[in-house]
Amino acid sequence: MRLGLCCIFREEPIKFRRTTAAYLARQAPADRRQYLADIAGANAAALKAALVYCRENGIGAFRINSQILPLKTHPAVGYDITDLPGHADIRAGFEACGRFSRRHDIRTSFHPDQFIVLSSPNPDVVRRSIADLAYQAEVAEWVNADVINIHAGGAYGDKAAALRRLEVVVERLPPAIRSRLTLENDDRTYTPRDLLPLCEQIGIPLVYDVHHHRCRPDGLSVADVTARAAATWDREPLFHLSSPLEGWKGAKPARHHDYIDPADLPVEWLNLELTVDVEAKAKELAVKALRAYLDAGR
DNA sequence: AGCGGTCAAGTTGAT
DNA sequence: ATCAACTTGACCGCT
Repeated sequence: MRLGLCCIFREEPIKFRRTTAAYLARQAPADRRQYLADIAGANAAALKAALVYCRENGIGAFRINSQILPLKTHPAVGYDITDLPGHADIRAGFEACGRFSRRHDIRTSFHPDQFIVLSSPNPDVVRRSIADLAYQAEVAEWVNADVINIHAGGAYGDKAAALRRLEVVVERLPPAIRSRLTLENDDRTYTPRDLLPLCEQIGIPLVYDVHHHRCRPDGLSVADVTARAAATWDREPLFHLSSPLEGWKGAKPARHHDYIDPADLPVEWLNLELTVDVEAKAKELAVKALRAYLDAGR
């Protein structure tokens, strides 16, 4: 089982830079481009450092923050990579990450945030979402990321209709997005039971988040969803795991704990060829702790 | 140098 | 009707 680290580090001094639209808007255009170029270059270097850390610590996957090129598609201060001074070097930095990822078999992925909604009845929301996915797909090409994982979005009072809209949009996506796109069950709206039929029908892999499934049960067992979700993948499946902050009987079980309680790791996942992204607030420490637990148990 | 308010976006559900 | 929760810090203006 390959364990994955999500986006950031708790103790290791590897940081990704960001900025704000308000700040950028105040800068003269040339200053703005240079500032963004500095951030992009720094983030390429940070990604390389993250991948090296993963390799040296037995971490087999890394999720890349969707702000790796901050505000890339912002309506007022968005930019093309070729607008940035030194853009060839910036791109080369990301491509070096891609070669490292291939050579050392560190799987990388993207998880666009909640604003990316392909099922929205608002065409402008969908259009802007696709623009953001296109940016992440471009970086994914550079860095050898095989997954861009999103949620199914809102229900708008009619889940079936929303999923039909989603299907239409997905089928029209450009190949760089479509070939990487995956769907994940969430903890309030779309369960595995809702998503599996669509995933099976049009060939979108399901990222099975067992914590969300436990927060929002749908009558399917962990064993059933594990098998059906794994079958939606034409490559190594990617699943998500976390533990509840205050236990399963706490007020808000959806909130994530610092670490993974090994009891939350489904026994059905053991001995599968699988990537498990560890969604735990102690980040690399939690991944290493779970790794140690698994290695000790063999 | 350190502190704290603020940060693009959508949707749901708790208050 | 409003607002926190999603991810969670990092940034930037101010002292």
